[in-house]
Amino acid sequence: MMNFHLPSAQIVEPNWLARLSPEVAPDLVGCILVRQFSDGTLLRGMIVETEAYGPNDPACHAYRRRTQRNGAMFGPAGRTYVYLIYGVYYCLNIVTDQEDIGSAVLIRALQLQSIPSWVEPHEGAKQHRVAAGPGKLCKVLQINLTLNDQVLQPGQPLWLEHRPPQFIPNLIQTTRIGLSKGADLPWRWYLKDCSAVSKV
DNA sequence: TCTAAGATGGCA
DNA sequence: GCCATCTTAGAA
Repeated sequence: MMNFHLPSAQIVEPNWLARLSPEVAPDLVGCILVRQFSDGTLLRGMIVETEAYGPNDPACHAYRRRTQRNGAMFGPAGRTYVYLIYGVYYCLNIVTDQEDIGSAVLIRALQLQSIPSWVEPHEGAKQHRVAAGPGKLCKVLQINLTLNDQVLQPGQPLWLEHRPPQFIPNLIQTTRIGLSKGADLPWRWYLKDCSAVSKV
């Protein structure tokens, strides 16, 4: 009733994410990832590239069994799964499907709504690519292990907003990047002709 | 306990 | 094309 006339973002709810990861991954392209820092500052970016990981998928961190690292993947949909890769970078996933099913969608690239002040000016013309890659986007959004297994909802450090219904993304579906196992599955999606994807 | 490999990214 | 860097998981 109240505020019905105001433009309000449609928040992505856990139920919407409680589907098979290869169904959720393309639907997340075009959605907005919102980062709220401890001082209240907001940073928004459109998801332009995703990958799905799920059961019976040898590339999935949860493929063999539940471990301390991958525990969040077995939790309910709508939470985060953050892990450290190569001892250097963090990667952000959105947990999908039912509880006890180890599955998630890796967020591989964002197109930022604005460039935060802490991005070095020398990035210059490449500023549109500061979140073009799973490690890069975690760096610019200041995502680390403290954001692992966190609920995605407004007021938390991270949440998701639906893409506008009139925006129909032009999606390319192809194989995932950087894998030695499960490399044949076409479970990567990205926005066609988008300069902010990790790799064309 | 030991070790190979990794859902990366930057630089030559 | 090469490699820094270090955690993790699986093997022994």
